Amino acid sequence: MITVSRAINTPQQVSPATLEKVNAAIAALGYVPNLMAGALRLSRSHLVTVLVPSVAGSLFAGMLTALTESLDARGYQLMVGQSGYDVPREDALLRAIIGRRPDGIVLTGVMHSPQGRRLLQASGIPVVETWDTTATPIDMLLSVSHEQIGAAVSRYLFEAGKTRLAVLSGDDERAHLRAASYVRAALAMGLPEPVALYLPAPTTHAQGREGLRALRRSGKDIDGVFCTSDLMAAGVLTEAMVQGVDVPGQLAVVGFGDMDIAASMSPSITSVHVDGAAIGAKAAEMIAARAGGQRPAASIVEIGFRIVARESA
Amino acid sequence: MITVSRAINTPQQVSPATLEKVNAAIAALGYVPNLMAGALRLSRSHLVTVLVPSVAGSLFAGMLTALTESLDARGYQLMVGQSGYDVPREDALLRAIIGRRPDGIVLTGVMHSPQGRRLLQASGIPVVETWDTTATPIDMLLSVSHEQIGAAVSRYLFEAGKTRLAVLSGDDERAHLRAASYVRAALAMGLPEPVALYLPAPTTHAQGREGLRALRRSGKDIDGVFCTSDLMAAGVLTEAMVQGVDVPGQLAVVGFGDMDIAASMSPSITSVHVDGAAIGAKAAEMIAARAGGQRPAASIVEIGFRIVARESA
DNA sequence: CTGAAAGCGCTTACAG
DNA sequence: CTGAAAGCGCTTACAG
Repeated sequence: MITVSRAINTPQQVSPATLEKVNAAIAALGYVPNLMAGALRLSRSHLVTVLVPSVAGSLFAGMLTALTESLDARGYQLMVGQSGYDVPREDALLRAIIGRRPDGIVLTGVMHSPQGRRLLQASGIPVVETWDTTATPIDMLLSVSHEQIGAAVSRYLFEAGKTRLAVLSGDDERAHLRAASYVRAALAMGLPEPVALYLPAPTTHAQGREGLRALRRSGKDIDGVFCTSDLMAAGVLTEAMVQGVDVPGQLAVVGFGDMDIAASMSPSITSVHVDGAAIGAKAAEMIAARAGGQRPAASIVEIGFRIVARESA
Repeated sequence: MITVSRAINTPQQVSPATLEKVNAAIAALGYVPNLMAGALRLSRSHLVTVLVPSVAGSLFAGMLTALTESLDARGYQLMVGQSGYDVPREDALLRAIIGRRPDGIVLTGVMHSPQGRRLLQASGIPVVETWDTTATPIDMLLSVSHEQIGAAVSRYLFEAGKTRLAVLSGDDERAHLRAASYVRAALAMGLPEPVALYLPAPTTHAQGREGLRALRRSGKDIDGVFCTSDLMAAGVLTEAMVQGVDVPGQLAVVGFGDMDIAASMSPSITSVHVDGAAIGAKAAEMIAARAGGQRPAASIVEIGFRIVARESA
């Protein structure tokens, strides 16, 4: 066992003859060392956990892919947890995660529950909060300002000559931040108060269609709408086409996420781009640096966003 | 430590007074037991690994969600690996997975590489192959027949009066099976040989648009097309709209996956439904049964499919 | 270059 | 009801 361990980890410390015998035996038996035992011994699990609201959501797909690949390249594996749960459930999930002693934890959004913050802090595991912003991160932060995004979209539509705004928003926390800030910015520019509709996340194409119908039923004469996801924006386009509403002439539409479909629709969809792949890659890098004993260059990194102007607005 | 372990796992074996003291200390310290150590001792990791071609793909989203939730309900956690790799890479990935000693491994597709099969078999870990079919599963199988699907879609289009068929397919293995069988079935019904276009997976809306343009450039007068994903089918609809092609009159379109967007597009998309959620839930159930020492009722389960008829075909 | 020994943090059968 | 001891499968400093 000792020699086997050395043959695998430090083959130069083993004589060629022995090495050959050991390798033959390994191949014959299909032996794969137990990484958990090694992890226990070295207290390095080479495991990283990410918590997403839902694995099915396409918004975080870019981040997940980049995270998986960046970690993989560094010899880490990714565990995925779904955090779209009530608070007591989240506590249990957090305990299950910390119990595995991952070398890092990536959170989608910031952790607000004091109980959760305490658990994470006490664990001593490197934590990266992402996709949101806060003055008091638990540890590291890849910051995205949904308030800035909401305000920027409001301004964008205003500058495109639209004045009667609406927002179709998911009912998750970050979508709420965007929507609220969008409404505030519109009011600050002297526009009438935008109509805000909140729909259960993750938002869908069908909700986009239903959302536009609801807006038109409301009787308000809307000329610009911000959707919480590109799928939803595509749904709005479909409904607009069916109802004979001209986009962007009568109605400008802005999406969020800059998915493939946004560029490829007709009309193509103006959308807010947030670099999810950069978030994933950066998070992997920060955690690997920590595990290697270094302080990362900066523990708070601003991710930023841009509005990709296309035909729909 | 002994008493702490008992306080957590078998509190009825500890006096109320001691229990209270221990719990107070646990809360004060934020102590979370090391599950890896427990796993090593009990050789039950309560970890399940799933290998998907890509985390970003929406086709397996339903399976992943169901798998996460079903496992969670049984006290298991899910690890996710991306298998969209070359063969030597897959070998390394498999070793990294087996090294963690998960209580089960869920594979998307069947494992063909003899090397991979050997490793998995030697590991003794319960394996569930899914989303494909084979006469020689490694262990358990949740079988989906892509050959039957391809033939059924061919027949469906024929019965709808379409005779000049095409297929826009991803270049992954299972999509190839569907496309090849679709072509064979068309020939068997006496139709001219369908045009098959293969595009890099995961397929996108943009590829659907480009695919239809390519089909039209080819000069063949196509009246029915089977797309490897609903997103691609939506892209075909967009391109058809732009080019003024009537769907389904001039061109019938069938998708695959029965995503939300299929029902919600206009025209709505006829699509092949495979119950991914059932695959996820069933896989979790089979693995949990094995870990509990039982043989599962059946180690090969046919999942089946149905064509959901909508406006596009 | 190779082996015996200790220890990572748990759990559990065994005494007390 | 509570504690001392062994052992899960590794890795590594220490002898030989």
